[in-house]
Amino acid sequence: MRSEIQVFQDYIRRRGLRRTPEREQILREVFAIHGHFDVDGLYLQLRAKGAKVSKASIYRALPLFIDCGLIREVDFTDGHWHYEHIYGHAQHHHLRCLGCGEIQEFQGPAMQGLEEQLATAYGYQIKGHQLEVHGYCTNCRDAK
Amino acid sequence: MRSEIQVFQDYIRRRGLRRTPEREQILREVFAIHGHFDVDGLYLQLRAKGAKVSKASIYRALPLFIDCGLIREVDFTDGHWHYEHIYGHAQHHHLRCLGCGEIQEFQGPAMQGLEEQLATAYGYQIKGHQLEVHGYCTNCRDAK
DNA sequence: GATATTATTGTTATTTATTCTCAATAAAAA
DNA sequence: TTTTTATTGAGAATAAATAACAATAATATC
Repeated sequence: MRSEIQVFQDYIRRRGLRRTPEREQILREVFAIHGHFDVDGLYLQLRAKGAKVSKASIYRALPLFIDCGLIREVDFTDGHWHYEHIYGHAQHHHLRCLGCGEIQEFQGPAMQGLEEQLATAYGYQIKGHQLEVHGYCTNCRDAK
Repeated sequence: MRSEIQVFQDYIRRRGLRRTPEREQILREVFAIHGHFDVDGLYLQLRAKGAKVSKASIYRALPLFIDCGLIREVDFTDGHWHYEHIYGHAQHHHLRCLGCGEIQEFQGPAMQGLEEQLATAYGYQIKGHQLEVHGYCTNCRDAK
């Protein structure tokens, strides 16, 4: 399987964009994190490692990673976006607690069939999907 | 079937909150709109009808409507939330174009079974779910 | 390899959705 | 009728994300 970097470089070349060390550092850091991340955390971690990338560059890089299928948006909670990498990961969905924000990942219904149906029915080129179930975890339910 | 207003008043009483004309006006307007809406549009429509409610009150009311199951968040695009009312509407999902933002509603896999499985497996009290498939519509695909 | 072109970067300013503050008001309880 | 306190509106504050712009550096061209 091709590495994230390779996938990204291919995408860069295909789109006529430029290969820069900043983008590569950001991408490496994204894949060094396991689990969900947000712009601020990513920025702090890069800084902690001595990387000199600005937040602006992160904001500019993430849409590219999304567009080439390396990461996806998970949810918009706490007033900002959270992301996860999906390249090389098994498909899964999220169960989110509305109280404490805890997220459980679960395997669930496969969506390939649905995506194909929608593609033909509506003439769409499908890029992905998002299934989130939400409610209150045991603790938060009791706390209410 | 109980009206939206009744559902809301029950909720208000149960939670020990107060019944106010502002909340009622906002709720009426929400259900007068068919289709998706956002805070700004809702505010303008209320104003256009001479209602004197502030945006702050809308921001305060929507979470209550969500909590009692009358509306739900649809997506966070264009930098703000979009909502829809769900009380009295058939369950459905969304197919969203990443280019122009068009949204197609589609009937799809029922989620009750899944919700129950998750409730028992993780000890959650499930409040709802969200399935969105996204990609590019015919027009936007060609435009690229 | 040197030069020209232009995408990308970092800094800073800007935008804008949402939340917060607080005094005034009014709904419900006593 | 009086008291209590949740709610409101206005405006200030917050913060995520975007835009502007000059400086830099990646790629193409010679």
